[in-house]
Amino acid sequence: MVEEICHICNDKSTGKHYGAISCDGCKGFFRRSIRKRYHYTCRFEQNCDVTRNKRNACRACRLQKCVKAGMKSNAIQNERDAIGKRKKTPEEGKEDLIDQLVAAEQMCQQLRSSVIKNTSSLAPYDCGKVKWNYEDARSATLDDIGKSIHQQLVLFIEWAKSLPQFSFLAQVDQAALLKGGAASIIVLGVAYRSIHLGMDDTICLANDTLLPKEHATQVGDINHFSCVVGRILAELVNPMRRLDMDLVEYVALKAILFFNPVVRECNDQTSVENARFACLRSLQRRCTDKAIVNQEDDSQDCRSGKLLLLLPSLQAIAQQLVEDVQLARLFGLVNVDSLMEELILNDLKPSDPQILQTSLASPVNTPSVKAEVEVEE
Amino acid sequence: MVEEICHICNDKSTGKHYGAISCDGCKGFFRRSIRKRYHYTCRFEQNCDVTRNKRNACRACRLQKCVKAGMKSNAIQNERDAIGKRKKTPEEGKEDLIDQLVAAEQMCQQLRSSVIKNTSSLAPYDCGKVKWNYEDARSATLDDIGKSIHQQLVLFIEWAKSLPQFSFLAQVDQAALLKGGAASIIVLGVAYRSIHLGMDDTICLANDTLLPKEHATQVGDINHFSCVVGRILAELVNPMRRLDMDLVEYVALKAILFFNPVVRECNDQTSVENARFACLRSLQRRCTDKAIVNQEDDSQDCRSGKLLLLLPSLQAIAQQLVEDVQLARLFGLVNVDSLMEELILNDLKPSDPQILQTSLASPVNTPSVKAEVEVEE
DNA sequence: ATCGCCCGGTCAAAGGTCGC
DNA sequence: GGCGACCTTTGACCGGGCGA
Repeated sequence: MVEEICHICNDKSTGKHYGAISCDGCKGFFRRSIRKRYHYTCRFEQNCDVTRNKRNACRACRLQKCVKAGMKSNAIQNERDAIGKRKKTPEEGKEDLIDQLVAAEQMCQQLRSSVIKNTSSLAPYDCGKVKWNYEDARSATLDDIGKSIHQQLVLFIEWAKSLPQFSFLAQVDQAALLKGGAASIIVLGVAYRSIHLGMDDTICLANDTLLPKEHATQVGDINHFSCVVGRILAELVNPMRRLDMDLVEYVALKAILFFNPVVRECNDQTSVENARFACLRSLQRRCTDKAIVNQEDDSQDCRSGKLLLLLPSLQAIAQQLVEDVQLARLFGLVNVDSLMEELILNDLKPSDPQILQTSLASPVNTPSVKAEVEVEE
Repeated sequence: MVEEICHICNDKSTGKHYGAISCDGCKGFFRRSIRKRYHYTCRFEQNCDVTRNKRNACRACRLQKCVKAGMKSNAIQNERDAIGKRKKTPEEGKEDLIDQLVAAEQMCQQLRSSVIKNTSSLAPYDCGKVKWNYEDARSATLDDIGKSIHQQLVLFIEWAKSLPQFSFLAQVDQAALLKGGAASIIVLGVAYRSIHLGMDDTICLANDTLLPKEHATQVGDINHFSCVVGRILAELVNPMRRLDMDLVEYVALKAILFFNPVVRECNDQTSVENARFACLRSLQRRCTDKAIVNQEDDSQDCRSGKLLLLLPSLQAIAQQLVEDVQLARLFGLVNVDSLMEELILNDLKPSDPQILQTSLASPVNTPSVKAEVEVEE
């Protein structure tokens, strides 16, 4: 058994250090002294007391007593590599990114409330010829679908503008990202919102109206929509629920999706890629941390991978949605405003970039109501 | 006789450890590093001295030198019980999984060679009315495109059948996975094969014919194909090259893609999901190991995430390819055989499951030549 | 059987961290 | 800027399984 008393200062010892039974204080003192080649001089008689309370009074005598107690300077090793931090503080830059994304999301949530109020008080937005027959007052009409898509587009642009990584890009690249990501990000938003509904067969649109799967089936001509709703539920909402996806993961996934470096017409791929990977790193970090907190939970394993694997389905569903809208427009079932045309149905024709430019130019948090409700013809 | 000197730090060695003559220190260091998935960063120039006295100064360089000296991370065994008994570990299964996937891939590669020989010696496979005008003898004709898709489908089924996780499924689920994954997996294969071409604007089809991007543009009527080729290059081949994706990562990604639990008509989602997550775990494991071995390479960071982020693009391209083929068939530009119709153009009509069932029933490694070259009408 | 060899694990004593 | 309570990493030293 190791002795309990430090042979240098009589403090409680923590074992043998450098050849002498000693406390952590004397251990550290000896190491620092040897490492830095300190030369101490006693201002008294070289016989100062070195005890727990007085040991810091005379360094010369303390060091001398260390040697007398048996400490060997050759037991001091060379400096080693830096070790893991004790307190979790080095991730400030990365935490900032997550915080920033969460803030952007909350800003948009607030804006959404006001937009819903605004647009519903304005003249009705004519979205097409076919009307849903609905029983429940909260159920979505075809009109609601068009409205909610439009609103989501406006909010999507505001969201993007609030991200520094986005606003540093050239305007052509900004437009490219917006066009490339609009459909997917709207679908992602609908799916995430629908998680909290608790209904297995209903999605929740951006203006808080509900769209049940069977409901969508009833309209024969555009039963494709039903298919999209069903896929959103089966391929996104359900897996998200099972993963118990949280807000942080949602915003990270959204940003990763948005900063797509291989989107068409993107010039500065490097910047976009860097933004994407920064988000990816944050997401992975966050998932690892979560896994450490609740160990026994099996769903935490490979969590970031599972989240990323939602994206292929999302991509496919968004693409199908775009086609359905195109088809619906072809048959005259829906009217399509300029914003929708520009962002969702990215036709190959050199579209008039006016709408987008106006939206991009206006300051954050204040989307022009004009653009917001503007309708073609 | 064993050498006396540690090949990493020149200390006295205690024998061979993990593949390299080394001391106990380097042995322990390597084991701890691999086990705990540590990721070190050199604070200097990646060329620190690793000698007896300085070996603890830079863990990044020490680990790198361990690898250079021949230490293999797969020599690190599984954790044992404190008692010292070797316990049956789930880890073994994981390594097996990767090996199994690689084996399945190699089996298909061999099969491909024989299939190419077989089909080219058979009567020409009429693929449509329009012929490519090509200068280079090795360039692909439209005929080649049809042929290669067909071949890939045959191999795809054989590949799937060779996977135990697949063969344990009910036949309806097997059919669902095959239908849901065919297009994506063919595109993934084309992209991966094209990495090694070294040409920036050309993809390599399954029968080893080449298809340059501009080449595809020349045919006006189906210039959509050119678009698909361009997207494969920009969104898949190029990123894959930059990541320096290897075979193991390719097969893991392919299996993850294939075991899609949210594919249509899939009943036993749980089994499919388990298979997917097993592959995902293996991929992540493998990426972490790779990151440990080459530290200085920045591309290793978040590697599994970067690989998974190829999948949304892949999904979109595959979907576009399907639409192009549908369109081309509509205009009578290509003939579509039963297999292609069933797997690629998954029409909603209850298709005759004969072809698929025949293929699924025949033993592995011996696809019936009949099915292989069968053409409609 | 018994002897190296090379896996595994352990823990005293090195190291480093960071609020005070 | 040193001190020292508190934490991490190191590596010498074991035990065990396996092939010769």
